[in-house]
Amino acid sequence: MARNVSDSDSVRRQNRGLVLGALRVQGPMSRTALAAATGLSHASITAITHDLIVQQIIVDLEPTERPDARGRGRPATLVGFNRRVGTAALFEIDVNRARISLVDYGGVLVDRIETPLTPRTFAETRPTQFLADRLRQLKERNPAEASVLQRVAISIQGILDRDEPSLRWSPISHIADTPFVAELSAEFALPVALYKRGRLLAEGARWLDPALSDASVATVFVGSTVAMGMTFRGKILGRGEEGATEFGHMNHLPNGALCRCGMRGCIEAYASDYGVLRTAYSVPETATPAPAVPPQEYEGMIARAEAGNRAATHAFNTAGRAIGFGLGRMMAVFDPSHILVVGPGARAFSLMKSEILAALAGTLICHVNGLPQVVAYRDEREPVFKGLMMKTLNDIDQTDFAARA
Amino acid sequence: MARNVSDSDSVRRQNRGLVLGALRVQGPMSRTALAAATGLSHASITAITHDLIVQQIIVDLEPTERPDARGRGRPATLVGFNRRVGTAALFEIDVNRARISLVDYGGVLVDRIETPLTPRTFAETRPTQFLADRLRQLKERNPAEASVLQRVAISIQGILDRDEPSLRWSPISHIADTPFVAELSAEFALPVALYKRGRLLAEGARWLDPALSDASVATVFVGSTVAMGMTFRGKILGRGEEGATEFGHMNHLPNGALCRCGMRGCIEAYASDYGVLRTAYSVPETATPAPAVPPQEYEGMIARAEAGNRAATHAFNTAGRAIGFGLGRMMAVFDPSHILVVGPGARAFSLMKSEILAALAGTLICHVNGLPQVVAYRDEREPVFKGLMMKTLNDIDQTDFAARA
DNA sequence: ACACTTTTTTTCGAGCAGCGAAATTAATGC
DNA sequence: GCATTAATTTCGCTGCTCGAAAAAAAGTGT
Repeated sequence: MARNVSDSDSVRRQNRGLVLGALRVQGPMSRTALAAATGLSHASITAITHDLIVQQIIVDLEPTERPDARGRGRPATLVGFNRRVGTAALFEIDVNRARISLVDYGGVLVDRIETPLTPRTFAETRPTQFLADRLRQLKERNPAEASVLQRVAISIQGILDRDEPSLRWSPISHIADTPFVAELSAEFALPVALYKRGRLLAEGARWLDPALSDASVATVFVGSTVAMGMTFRGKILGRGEEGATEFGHMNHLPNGALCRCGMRGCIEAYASDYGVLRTAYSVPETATPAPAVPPQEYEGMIARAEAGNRAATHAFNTAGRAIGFGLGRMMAVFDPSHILVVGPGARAFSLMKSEILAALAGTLICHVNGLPQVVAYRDEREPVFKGLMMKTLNDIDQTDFAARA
Repeated sequence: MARNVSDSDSVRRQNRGLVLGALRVQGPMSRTALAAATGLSHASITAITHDLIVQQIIVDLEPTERPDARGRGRPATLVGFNRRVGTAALFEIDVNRARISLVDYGGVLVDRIETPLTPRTFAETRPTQFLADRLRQLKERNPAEASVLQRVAISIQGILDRDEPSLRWSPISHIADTPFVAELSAEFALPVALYKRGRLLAEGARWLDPALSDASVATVFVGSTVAMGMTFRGKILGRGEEGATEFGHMNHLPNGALCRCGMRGCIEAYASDYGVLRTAYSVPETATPAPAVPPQEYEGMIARAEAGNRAATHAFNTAGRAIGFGLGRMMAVFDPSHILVVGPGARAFSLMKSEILAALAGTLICHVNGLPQVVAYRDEREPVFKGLMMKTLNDIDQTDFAARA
């Protein structure tokens, strides 16, 4: 049982990882800047960048003529990622849409395929085949990039297995418990990573706002589901490093409203789009939830609530209360300094905010430590995609490229 | 911004830490065994142990004549901690008792002072003075050990500040918001660590049962308070690495029973000793909680419930329900494979078990992943003390002694 | 033009890690 | 006494980082 022995090899890996990480976060920079960013000496930076350039992982960038920022002294030559050295295929599987994107090692989108989903899709086509078909198509359309494909990563909703990368349950019909990760990995002879969407939200929040990258943040997605990702002082947290919570299915009221998951009283059953509509239309709480809510119908309900419609206002208050109590209960275990609300529900944040804050105010932690900052991010600029891409590229950096050739 | 640079110094620190950690966990052993336990080569073990012996941190143990386990070949000389190289003072502050223990670097108890506490104690004596008096007394009684005192560590209940080691709130009267950590540290010129008791429970659980040291465990203390510590795959978790949860004050029922903390509906208000007695005696939920419950009264209630008394049974059912819903809600954020119940309430576990399991069964996570193992540890053999001591000694290992002289 | 200044980058030599292989040490067995 | 066995140390080697000095590549000034 040998673990964590440190030797000169692990030193190099660590420091190469530091260099790649700095480039990933801050973009191309000079060797001098790298020394400052990593804390390594100039001598070491020279050695490490030399190695990485020989291995074609990074390249010296051509000096772009920017006569404005020129001073005395030898001009810096920036180094940046060699975009051609690798690519990754990123699947985002949502309830009503699947999307696969091919990105290069520099984080530039190469190509993308989008497909609408229905609840029948994965009953009619095996998930493995559905995904493999699209991946094959993408590879055929981009042979150059496909030849250096390094990773497949998948974003999905649901509950992952504690130990292996497989899906135990999902709100997406007929996809859970099919071994698509293993099958894809075997078919394409590539590592396939599976991430819970909520976890990627947390990852994405870091890249959205640099101020949050060291903070403790809970990112709550409100829309057709309710999900959450957490970071503590910049590190992904929740159900372990694999980072996943089932916030949407935390119990709000025992024996309460029926949720899509089949349980009763989940937060999602009150706070998701279908929950809000059900409350607003006074549909019995035990009625089977609608399989999908058209975005415009949810938007319309927000508009009516903002116009003062009583039923609509009440529905959003109920939603806010569910979210607020959930957050308050979560805070007994983990108390973030910031809470972000993202997704379609962020548009309705002002309708839920007072209930959320009231529920938080009733918790001991908030009473003692004060309320966290609760803000909505409407313009989300695709935090899930960004999180999925950055996580995957960073993983290539640290796992594949930080190790010596 | 330079961080985490790896150089030969950090390599040595890491590997010295590995050696000390192996000795801490497995006790004295031969150099060959150390090589196997750490994964380092024999040559490195020789170098590292030589250094540590020169610095008097570890010593070659005299060969205890054990003719039974002798074989051929050169006999192994075991190395073990030099018990005289350092000592630590450990405070355990509970609602009705304070205890300070002096332990040596080998983990052997040297001396101990116990003092009963009342709700007035810290109103009459400043906390700093109370603690300093006892520490001074302990030092005077043990001058030899006191001369190598390295650390003071304190176990306490309540809510710690997010950033600095101070107490924001505590069920122990008149102790919160007094700067005793800083003052003690200044007066004795020593590092003073402050730990939440729940966190030490989690630490202690590791040392109680080696099988749990790599598992994901929630350790729930049930007694005059309700507290919880968590580990994920062997690592302490919850409100960050500082490891603390406020499980007892997670809301169970909005606007529910009055808790000692002043909030309403906390789990503690139903599941702690005073909560159980209040339910059993049909005292109104809004009545001010008793400041302290004599152990025998709680024991008596357990006996009555076990004898079939309806009111008593009902009270423990209510307590179990509160704990069960709380655990179920926690599992949306963090789902352990094992749940341990410790403390006086472990004696009543069988009275609460069915309600706990029923509540857990109603959660999506358990529905999908199965129920965690829920067991009670009656014979707790002082997990808090053990956790406090091991955490503190390990901290000395890694912080003070792993660094090169 | 040509020497000087400034800034970036590389080179060089020293110091310290850990490692594998070989040597040494200290017992037992015959 | 000598072979055997097992624990430990010694030796020679490689790899890493570092600080200091040198080299490179510009702009500046006369």
